[in-house]
Amino acid sequence: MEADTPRIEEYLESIYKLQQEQHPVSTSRLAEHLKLSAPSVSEMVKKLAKKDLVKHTEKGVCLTDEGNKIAKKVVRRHRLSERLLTDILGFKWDEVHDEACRLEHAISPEMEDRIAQSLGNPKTCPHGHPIPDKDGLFEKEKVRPLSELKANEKAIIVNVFEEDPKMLQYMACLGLLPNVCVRVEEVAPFGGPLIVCVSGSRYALGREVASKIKVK
Amino acid sequence: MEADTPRIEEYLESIYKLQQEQHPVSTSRLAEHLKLSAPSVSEMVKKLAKKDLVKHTEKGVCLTDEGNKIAKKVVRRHRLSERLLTDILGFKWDEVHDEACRLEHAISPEMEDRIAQSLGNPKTCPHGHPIPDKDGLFEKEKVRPLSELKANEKAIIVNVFEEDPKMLQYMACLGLLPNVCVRVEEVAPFGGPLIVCVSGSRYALGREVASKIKVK
DNA sequence: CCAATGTATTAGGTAAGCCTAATTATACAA
DNA sequence: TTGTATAATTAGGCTTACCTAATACATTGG
Ligand SMILES: [Mn+2]
Ligand SMILES: [Mn+2]
Ligand SMILES: [Mn+2]
Ligand SMILES: [Mn+2]
Repeated sequence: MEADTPRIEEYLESIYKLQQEQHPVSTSRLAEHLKLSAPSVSEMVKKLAKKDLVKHTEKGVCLTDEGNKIAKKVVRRHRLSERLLTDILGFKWDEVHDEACRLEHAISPEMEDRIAQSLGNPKTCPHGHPIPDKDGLFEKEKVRPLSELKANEKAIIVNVFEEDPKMLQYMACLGLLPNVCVRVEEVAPFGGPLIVCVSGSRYALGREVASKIKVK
Repeated sequence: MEADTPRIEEYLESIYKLQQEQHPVSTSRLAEHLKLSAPSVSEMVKKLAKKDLVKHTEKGVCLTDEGNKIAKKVVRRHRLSERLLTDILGFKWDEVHDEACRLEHAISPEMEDRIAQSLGNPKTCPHGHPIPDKDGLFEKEKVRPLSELKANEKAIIVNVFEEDPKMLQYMACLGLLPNVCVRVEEVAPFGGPLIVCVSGSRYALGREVASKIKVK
């Protein structure tokens, strides 16, 4: 029932991540995320469906239990790889996503265990996203985008969008990191910026960036 | 001039290693080492020749300068990966070859640098083989197989054959590790065993094993 | 010198993953 | 309702990297 290629892993991982924002995932969204043509994705989705890894309805693509299980394994390897890269090899958090995206397909279950063990079974990746345990379990926190906070609300950053290195650099530069407390001073109208207070400093933050930061 | 796939890397790596024992490498030997059919290898060798990565003569296959350069890069990544696995993640030396064989194709130049740096630029892999530096340079020692020693000769183990986990376990068990001093007490005739002395203990060692241990 | 053996290549084929161009289905606004 | 935009699929092709079966080439013992 296994028989996974790296590409299948990559598709399942993408579907898993996109599901968090938009439940049945559209093929076009998936194609965009994977940087592939729509027909390529269409075709592969058909294969995944035949292998019972996804269910393909009119509304879009959903992972089956089996597909979800594999996706979470890949996500675990991805996030453990990121931790290895930052915590042990000294990479910065904006440099690890692409590297991890290759490593995740080259890592054996034994290596996965060793990394987890060497790092003391970390609960999250450097960007604050949960690392599923061996059984695919993790604590999921109720979060909302920083961009939805009202003036004078205070919150703690849980995680940030990890796929844009430039944005990660910018956020690190402002101290917008997981577990950091932010206070919104002011929300400019008409989709304007948020004035936020982070560890003593005050910044004007565009909505685009603010929406990529999840807080609790 | 680059344009390498993981498979091309793997072929070049194999040719590089086989060259050390048998200079122009035969396609059949290459096929055996890569665990592929002879025609598959024949065909790929043709492609490598077209890319000027190998020279294919009647006697066999040789790496060109370009092919050699790439092969050494792969070997560097392989051996650094092994060191990462043993020194940082706690693997035993018999567990790392296959893992490294996958990692070597997934590691970026940046990660290669970081591993080397984190480990203090190691000169050899856990099995004693040299790790080429960024320019492909390394010190090559004049070695001979332990099986060629005469009675009462003493020597230091430089490296051991790394691709047979069972044999590696056996050697580790007897303390036959790189940098260890061995003395041959006796050489049984007719291809019989060697009686060797290692750190106070005496063992009878088959020729097969002894030939896979290189000493100086 | 010839048969037997071993080595290498040709011929023909498959599967995975991708692509572009063309077509069809859906949606929704005028 | 009908035209236009968006989303999805079909059709047809390509490349990479593998395979088996058959054939060609080389070596060598009898
Ligand atoms: Mn990935
Ligand atoms: Mn991450
Ligand atoms: Mn390899
Ligand atoms: Mn080694």
